[in-house]
Order: sequence, then C-alpha cells, then structure tokens
Amino acid sequence: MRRPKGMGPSEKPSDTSLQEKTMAAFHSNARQPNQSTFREDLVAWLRSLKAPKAWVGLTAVTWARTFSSDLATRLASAGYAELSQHLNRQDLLALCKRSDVPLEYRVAAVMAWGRSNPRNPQNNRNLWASISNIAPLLKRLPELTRKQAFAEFQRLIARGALQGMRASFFTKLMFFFGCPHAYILDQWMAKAMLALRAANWRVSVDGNPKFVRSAGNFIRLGYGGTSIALTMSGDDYEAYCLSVEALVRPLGRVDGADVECWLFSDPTSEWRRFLKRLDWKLKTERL
DNA sequence: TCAAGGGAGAGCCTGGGCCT
DNA sequence: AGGCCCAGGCTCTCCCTTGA
Repeated sequence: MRRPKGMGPSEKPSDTSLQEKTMAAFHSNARQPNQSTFREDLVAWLRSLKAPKAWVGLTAVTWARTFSSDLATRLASAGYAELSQHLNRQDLLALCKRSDVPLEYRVAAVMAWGRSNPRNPQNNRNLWASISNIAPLLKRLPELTRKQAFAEFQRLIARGALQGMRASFFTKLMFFFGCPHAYILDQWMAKAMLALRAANWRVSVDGNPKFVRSAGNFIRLGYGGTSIALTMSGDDYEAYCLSVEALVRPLGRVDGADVECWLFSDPTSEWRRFLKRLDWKLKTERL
C-alpha cells in the first residue's frame, strides 16, 4: 500500500469520510489512550509499511574508545566477546541478564547499542562517572514498576547524581535490565507518538492537516526537539507506555516492545522521513 | 570491477546566551 | 531567575564518486 495522500501535514486526505473522522478526533485530549487517540490514516499507513531494518549500534569497545582508551582496552581484554561485537536486541537482552558480567560492562553495552554521544567525550565521561550512583536502581529494575523506576530516575537527575544520561538512555537501561513492560523513549519514539496523536493535528485554513503540538502532551521533547524534556514525570512515562500498548492491535504487532521497534523504524525509512518533515521546534500551543 | 576517498547523515547532552 | 533556544562536540557508517 502506498502512503495515503492525506498522510502529510500539508496534504489533504483523499478519503473525505476518513478526513471527517480524523478531524473529529483531533481534539481528543483523553489521557487514557483509545482508538480515537491516534490518527487512523497514519496508523493504517504505518501498518502497511515493510518491516524496518534492524537498528545497529556500536560495540561496547568502540563506544568506550570515544572517551577512554583505557576503558576500551579493559573491555576488549575482559574476556567477554559480546563487548567487541555489534549486538542486536536479543543479544543485548541476553547479555544484560548475565550476572557474571560486571554491571558497568553491561551498561556500556547498552550505551553502545544506543550510540550514546560518540561525538561528545565529556558527556560520556560524565555518564561513566555516574554509574555507581545509578547501579542500585539498575539492580532493582526487575522488581519496580516502570512508573516507579522512571520516578526514581528523575529523583537522581534532580539531585544531580546522574550526569550524561537522560531519559532516552535510562529507558534503554529499563528495557534491557528487565523493568517489566518498560519501553524505550528516545527522540524518535517521542516524535512518533506525538505525530500519531490526533490531538496534535489541526485543520489549517486550506483544509489540510497541520501538525501543532497541543499543550496536553505527556511526552515532551527538549528544546530543539532532539532530546526528552527533563520535566517528564513517572506518570507521564506511564502514559507513554500505555499509548505504546494501545497501538499493539491497531498496528498488528505482538506486544509493546514490538510496537516500539516498528515505530522507531530505521533512519532511512519513509516513516522516519515523514517525522523529519514535521516542525519539532514549534512551541506548544494551547487549544 | 574493485579499492580508496570524500561527503553527508546518524545519534543526544551540555554550556552558554538571549529573552521574558 | 527561569524559560527558551542554538551551537558545539567530532566518530562511525553508508553511499556515491573517482581512479587504477
């Protein structure tokens, strides 16, 4: 199936009835996601796309080399082949379950998988220096709810105990270290969910859908739109996870993690190109 | 045809400056 | 003072071009 004409923010939907239904849903601000929460035409388009290519990150050794040659050497000679390999999700999930691998090495593997700031050595040095502060929380992740875990992360941030790591990478740790039903929330997942949410679209003067982020979003990007805002709470994160799960059936996916893979897509996909065309620097507007 | 080189795009936090 | 915004950081990978 091709991309529907009405998909884009400045293009008119070809199906009038669909347009009416979609527009009616634009003003739905319900916090609990339901079918009208999302733009149905976008969901249908997404469902029709071919499976995205698998994400490929860095090896832990390569990542470590971006800020510490000593650490890179230590990882390379630690006796764990996975630290020198490009891991997929399943590989990384398996590695993170292994208690025989030092916790910080597993964290490095997750940071590498997500390509944490290879262009910013100082950031990664800060991140690495904060690991001892976050280690107790990481060990408890399997026993915490996703809302509790995210709230504890925010408390660490507020105390200044965690530098170089924001929600995008903490949620990766939540996912890989076994916090139940936690999903990764990075800029692309945030953008995907904001774009799918019908309340963030309006009808412009020429009758076309126009992307305008409303004020009621539980997902908030940082300024410039490349990071997750520090103002997101545990409740906000919980609402995000519920939204992901609400898309399992509409998108025909297996579970929330599968939805996340689908929405994250790959950097060259049609879906990603669509997201990039939207204006993420716009301030939120009150309806 | 293949190897080498170059350009562009991918990732995201921080610091600092401007604005209200 | 706090909100808002932008530039900086600068490696790895992919893809296209060039030259042997």
